[in-house]
Amino acid sequence: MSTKNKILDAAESLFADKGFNGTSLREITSQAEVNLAAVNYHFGSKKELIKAVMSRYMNELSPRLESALTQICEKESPSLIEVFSAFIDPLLSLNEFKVNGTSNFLQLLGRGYTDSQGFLRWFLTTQYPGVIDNFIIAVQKAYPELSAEEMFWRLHFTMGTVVFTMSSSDALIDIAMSDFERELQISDVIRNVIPYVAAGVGAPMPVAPKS
Amino acid sequence: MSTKNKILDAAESLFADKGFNGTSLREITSQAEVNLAAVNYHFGSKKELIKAVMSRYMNELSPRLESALTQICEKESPSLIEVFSAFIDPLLSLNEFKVNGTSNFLQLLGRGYTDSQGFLRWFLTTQYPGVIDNFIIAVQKAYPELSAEEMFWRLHFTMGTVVFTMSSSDALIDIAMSDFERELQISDVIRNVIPYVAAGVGAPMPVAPKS
DNA sequence: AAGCAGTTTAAACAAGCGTTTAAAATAACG
DNA sequence: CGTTATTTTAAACGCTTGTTTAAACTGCTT
Repeated sequence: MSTKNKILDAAESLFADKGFNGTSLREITSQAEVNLAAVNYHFGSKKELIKAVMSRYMNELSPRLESALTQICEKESPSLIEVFSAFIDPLLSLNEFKVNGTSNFLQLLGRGYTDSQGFLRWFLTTQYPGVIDNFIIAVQKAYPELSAEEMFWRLHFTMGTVVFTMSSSDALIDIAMSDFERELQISDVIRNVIPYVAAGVGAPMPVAPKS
Repeated sequence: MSTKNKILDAAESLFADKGFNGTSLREITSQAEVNLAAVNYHFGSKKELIKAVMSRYMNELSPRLESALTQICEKESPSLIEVFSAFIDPLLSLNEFKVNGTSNFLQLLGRGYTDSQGFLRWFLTTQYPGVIDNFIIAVQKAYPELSAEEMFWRLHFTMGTVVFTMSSSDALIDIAMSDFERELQISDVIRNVIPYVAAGVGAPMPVAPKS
């Protein structure tokens, strides 16, 4: 395994656990068993390392996600459940690409939205605009009556639900397993969250109260 | 204004903006125009300062929230919309208690859940258990068919939606105002999120797929 | 074998962090 | 007024951070 990949792997799991700001380069290089200076040699800076960690996932995920959503759009009248279910297979495919792939990626996504004052949000929306565009088109096709403004808010709510849930999924799964005494995996959480967000996005348009 | 309160005010707005870990004591004392050592003199440590900032809000909010939820529970068959709407007045009352009260508090709540590895989650659930208990009872009364396990997940999804949305509410409001060319406030976001979470929690029980 | 590009290494750098100290300033009380 | 208490202050503490440096080492080509 190359030094570069050892760093990426260590950084990924530590970032997911403790956040970007909460993880030092010394922790990363120590867990990766490489020299401290290797990060700046191979990546230039910590910020570039963060981008590299995210890119490794996004380059794998983004084409699968785009094609799955495009496929949904070709249907006559897709349901919201179908739209959101389009995420399942691409996300779970990350588990084959890397151990703990789904979990780590979604945790990282959550970190990126709250750490570092939205620089990762900028990174994703500018580097991978196709995903969010396709997603909006699919939702529009499934629920054409939804106004642009309601759509805006509900998609952000959905993002919040998923990102927050997955960033603490390990803890939630532990609690749920001991409370309800049955085996649970990340895929069960995904299956649970889909009816929730689909119903949320599909909620009837409220009667506008003039502010 | 006392030194203690100057520190609390400065810490509050900086914590909301940049997170707990992302804000240094030097930034706080500089904005508060007090000496650096004043934090450790009046609060003992940075961790205690964080608790003090949160307590100032929770002591104001918690009794109002509990009584609003209790009131809902007394109804014959409350709707989920009613349950979630019970949060509006207590939350908006924070704006009279302090300028930007709602916004800052909900942002802080979001920070606390992602920063600092859940120490604030511990703080809230142990120090203010009445709020979450009353909330669960109200939801149970509004949707008795919901199984305990579904309830568990959907309440966490809801927590994620609200906390995540509010922690980035300023950025979202800015985007929405420029995109849709109209004035928006934090209260509009709250009014928007309620139909979403109510529909999410109220989603029909899925037909259990044996894992 | 010599030279060279690519990589790794230990050491140091300046800057920022939370916290502590002891002296100076202020307030409170007999 | 004089004497305690309380609060504020400047300075330093030890430690961690991301980054840089220059020397050592590696594997490959000529």
